[in-house]
Amino acid sequence: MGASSQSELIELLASSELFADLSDDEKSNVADHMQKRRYRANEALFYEGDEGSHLYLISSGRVSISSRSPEGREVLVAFLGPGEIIGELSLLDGEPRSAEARAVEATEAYVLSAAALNSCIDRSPGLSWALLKMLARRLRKADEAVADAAFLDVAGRVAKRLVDLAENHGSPTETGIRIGIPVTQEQLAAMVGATREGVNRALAGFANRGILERKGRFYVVKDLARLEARAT
Amino acid sequence: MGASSQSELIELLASSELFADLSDDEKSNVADHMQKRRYRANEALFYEGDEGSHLYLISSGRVSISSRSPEGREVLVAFLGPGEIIGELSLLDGEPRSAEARAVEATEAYVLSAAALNSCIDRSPGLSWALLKMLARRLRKADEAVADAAFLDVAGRVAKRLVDLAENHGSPTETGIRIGIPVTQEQLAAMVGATREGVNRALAGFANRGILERKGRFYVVKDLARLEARAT
DNA sequence: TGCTACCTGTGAGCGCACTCACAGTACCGC
DNA sequence: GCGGTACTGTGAGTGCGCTCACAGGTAGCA
Repeated sequence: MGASSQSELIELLASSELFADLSDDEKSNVADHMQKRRYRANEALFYEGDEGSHLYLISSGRVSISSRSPEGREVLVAFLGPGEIIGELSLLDGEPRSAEARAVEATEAYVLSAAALNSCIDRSPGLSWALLKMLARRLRKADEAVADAAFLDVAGRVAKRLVDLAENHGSPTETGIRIGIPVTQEQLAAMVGATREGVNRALAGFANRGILERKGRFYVVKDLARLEARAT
Repeated sequence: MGASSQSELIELLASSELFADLSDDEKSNVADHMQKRRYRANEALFYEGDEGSHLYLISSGRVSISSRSPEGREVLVAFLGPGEIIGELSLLDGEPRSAEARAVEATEAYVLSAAALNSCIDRSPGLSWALLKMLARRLRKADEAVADAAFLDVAGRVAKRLVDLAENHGSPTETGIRIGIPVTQEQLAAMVGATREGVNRALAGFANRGILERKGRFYVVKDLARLEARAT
């Protein structure tokens, strides 16, 4: 591994939620155990049921985490980008992959083996602390999603998801917050547990109340406050 | 704290998921930082929105974790008994309580402060490992629940919850697996995100297919395999 | 032994969101 | 530019699960 890609990786570690707070020594120790992999658009990183032996840190591109029903319907559990971590659960509890990870566009990721992660954890107490915080945050979100599924109607869940996307992948423009990743209504439907048609009608409702605007496959949130109000 | 209650606590730690694998020294170190508290039936341990400063280890009794919608409807996130842990999330990420904990019957619990937990984690690397495993397991379950809410109908979700209860709180009898905790249909409804009436109809369906039997407020699963099949 | 409170059981009606079907629109490759 | 493919938009019909309403049980207590 050349020096330039090494320093690129250190920078990536610094920008990630999980590794950001490690010392420089700890970071370069982690970096020494990582290997770069490339994935084409639509290529799978792993499948549901696989033995989970590695953790992935996305360097560039986007990855979707999804789980499939027996009839083939799909739930999009998450939508991840650069600096985010995939596949840590199986490393922690030894269970097989509970969902499938797939690159939605050309993607580069660094992988870390279970053994390497364990040795990094032993060596860097800060790492297990960061992992605990990350899991705690995600567990909260998951519990909230369960409650939302029970309490909110389709439009409410769509609104909530749009707020989430705007906060995590949005950039402000003069007309509103532009969500920086392309999303199809099919994908939105899989995220909120609804049908594509239902999502379409919810979006149409927001659009002609002036809350939202569609620009190709990108959406612009024009009134975040009203969108949030609809998601309560 | 007397020697007898101390050894009772050590035994409780040994039977808990989180502290079981600690060494004897580590266990007694943890035990030294815990205080016993008593709660009457229906008394709250904490409320949603509270500052979360303690972790609770249930010694006897039952505690429900629930979250409330703006309109007052309720989701039962979990139903916990002796040896189980409550309230660790707020200690890890510093956020306020995301749900309310309430004793459903007279309950005793040992509490551990955030500061004490942190010092225990620093002193016992095995503890942070156990925490990671526990959070990983719960995160999997939560993600699965999100998918279930999207894919399964009310009867399917009820079936799944009954299987869960049978596995975690059931004891085998000659007629089937008896669920050892009393549950009202209202509570079941809050667990699966449905109405009491809907749950009742699902249960009635199981009963007259011979899969389930009601004995007062206790249920007996007579055909676990068919119940599991209904929950797919 | 009844009174009371809470739980279970069930019918009727209604509405949200699903399915099905198809038209309109943007994007991509040749 | 033209054709194909994928995505968006929308109407009509249907059904699951909700609400409302009330009857029947059951357990605790005076």
